[in-house]
Amino acid sequence: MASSVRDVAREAGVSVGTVSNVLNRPEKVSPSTIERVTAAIERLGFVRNDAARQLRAGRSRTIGLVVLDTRNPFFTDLAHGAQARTLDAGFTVLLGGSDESSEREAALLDLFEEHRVAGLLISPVRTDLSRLRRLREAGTPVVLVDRGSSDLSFSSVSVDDVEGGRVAVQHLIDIGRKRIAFIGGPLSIEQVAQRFKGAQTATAAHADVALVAHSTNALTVSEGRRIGEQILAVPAGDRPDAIFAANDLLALGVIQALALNRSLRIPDDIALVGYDDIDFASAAAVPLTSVRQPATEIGATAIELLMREAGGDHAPEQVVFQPQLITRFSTLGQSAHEASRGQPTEV
Amino acid sequence: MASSVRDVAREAGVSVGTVSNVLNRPEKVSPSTIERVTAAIERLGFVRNDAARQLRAGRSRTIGLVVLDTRNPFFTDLAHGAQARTLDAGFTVLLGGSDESSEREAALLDLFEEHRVAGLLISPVRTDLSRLRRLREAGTPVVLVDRGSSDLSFSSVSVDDVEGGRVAVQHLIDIGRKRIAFIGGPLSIEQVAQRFKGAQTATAAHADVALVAHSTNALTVSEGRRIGEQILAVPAGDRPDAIFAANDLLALGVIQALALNRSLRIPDDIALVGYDDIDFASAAAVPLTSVRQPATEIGATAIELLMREAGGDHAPEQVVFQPQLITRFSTLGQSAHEASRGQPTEV
DNA sequence: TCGCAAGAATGAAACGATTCATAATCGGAG
DNA sequence: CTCCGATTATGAATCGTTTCATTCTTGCGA
Repeated sequence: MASSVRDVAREAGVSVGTVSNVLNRPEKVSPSTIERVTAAIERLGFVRNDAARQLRAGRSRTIGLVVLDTRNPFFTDLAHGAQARTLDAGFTVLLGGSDESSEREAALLDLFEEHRVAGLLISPVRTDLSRLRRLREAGTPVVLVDRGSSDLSFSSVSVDDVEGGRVAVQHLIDIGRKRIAFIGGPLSIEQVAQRFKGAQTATAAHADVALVAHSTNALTVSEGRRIGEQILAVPAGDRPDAIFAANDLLALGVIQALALNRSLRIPDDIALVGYDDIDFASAAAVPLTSVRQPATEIGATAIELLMREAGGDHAPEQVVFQPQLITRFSTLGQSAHEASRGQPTEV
Repeated sequence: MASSVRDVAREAGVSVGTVSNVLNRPEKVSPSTIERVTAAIERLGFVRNDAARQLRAGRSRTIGLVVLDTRNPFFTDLAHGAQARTLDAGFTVLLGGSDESSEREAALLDLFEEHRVAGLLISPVRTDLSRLRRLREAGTPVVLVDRGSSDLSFSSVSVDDVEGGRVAVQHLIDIGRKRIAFIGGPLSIEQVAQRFKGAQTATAAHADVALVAHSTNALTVSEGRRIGEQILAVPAGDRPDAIFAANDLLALGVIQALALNRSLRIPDDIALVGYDDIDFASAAAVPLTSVRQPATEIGATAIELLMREAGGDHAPEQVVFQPQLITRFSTLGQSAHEASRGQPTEV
């Protein structure tokens, strides 16, 4: 049923080489021949077989992207940015979610490796990068996304998560909170660890401020809800007066849980800061103060670094964006609607 | 750098055929040979070349999924369902977003066709299905998702959108609204047209209820915001007293826009119903009444139909799920927190 | 008319895994 | 000790595209 260049060649009365040239270097072929071949292609409904093409080329025209969670709008936006930046170059982005599981991540890498992807963008689950190192040595350019490369051995596009954690918690301290809960996990995820470290940095300078970590199994709405319920179960006097969630999904889950107790108010009783500033944060039941990361730009930049890496044997390059605290009702309450004080405020 | 079966064969002192057998039918190979080959593979870091494998096989082990918007959580969930259902079968889902553009959709189909995908799941932009028909005739099973096949010529998994539109608007009528605005578009998208049709059905029986359609260019938050602002600009007396948005993203945009006018209240002045019941609907600034579709299940079922279609030459099969109205604050106001009246209510 | 350079077209070889008809090997029955 | 069937292993052929060293055409100047 499916026709090949050979069929097209026969139909057009030319050689297979010529058909290939029409497809790939039309400037090498005379106009009349091009037309004849094009007509034959049309008539036969010929469609290039990508597998054969790749086999010959040795590499695919696909770039693998492994993220922690394909349902998290932050990563969706990141993927969108990568995709867009990739279109013109004629590449395709193959997206996979590791669901924060090392096994799933390994399976995706297997898949991408068998696919001979032209490059790999990854937000790794574990800190161990040996497999990525091997991959790169085998000739596949690798760029870490949303995550720095501590030893600078990889190119990476990230946001300063320590700083992000710091400004989030500093903000909570600024509005007078003393008993701060950090929720997020597992800590094996670099981003989570860094944000927590930033939180510690901020509290370190204040002897009267306590920071307690609640570990989650994943960065999802339902985990947020779970921890939220746990916090609700604590006697009112012992509850934290502020929560810093490692991402917005967790924070939204917390909002949902806290809404169950109608006498508890955000931010009066508990202030809340999220992370990522996904689109839904500003439209949340309680508009969420959050640390914004430029998701789309991260994706686009990662592709750029990848291309550069694929070009020559560049030294790895680190791009670090600065996070930006967006304050809203969940920490400022009514005053969120008033003029901002140097910090960006959005309603 | 990359090694082939030939290298492995040499290293293990066997023939290429045997290596292939170890990989694909180990039961045909003696244990000792398996071990020798496995060791060689390990030593060489051999990774199967998928392109070569596919070339020989004629088809890839990939299933293409084309959705309208990769950033819409509804489709993300749908993709997740498909992915999950596909894993065991050893297939991969390749996800692409058409962004509601026919050109982009065509480009994705080109890509998938060159890839010789094993099957195609698609939520088409246009009503014209001729290309899909051709694709199927060429041997690629096709299943429509989130969209019925009016002439029953394709297998499809959908939700009864007419009914969904009807219950949404009936609910608005039940709570006493008379001037209802439908927002959504373009109408060339089947789902949107169906939901509107359902809305008309509901209003038809009530002479005193008016239905006005506001056409959007896309089903996104920003388009929702735009229409919301338009509605705000209308003199208070002429404004609709209810809005039915064709999806939740639009509805969230409307909420954001209406929030600009602090004297206008949801649902008192304008009630609002969305569609899809994405996770964020319940956590929205105004918890959103919405028509729920079982996104994950749709994806999973679509894969099942696809497999069946790929098996024998089945007659096309239509699976239609029933939508479910979830009522929340955006239509019921305070009473949303009270006991439900037969209709599912969630807070 | 001949020779020649530039332009166009050719087709065999190569990419790497899989298949399958054929060959080798082995163990046990007679 | 042979022979036979069953179990394993072999390797050439194949999938479809691209590449590239060759060959074939042209048109034109000498």
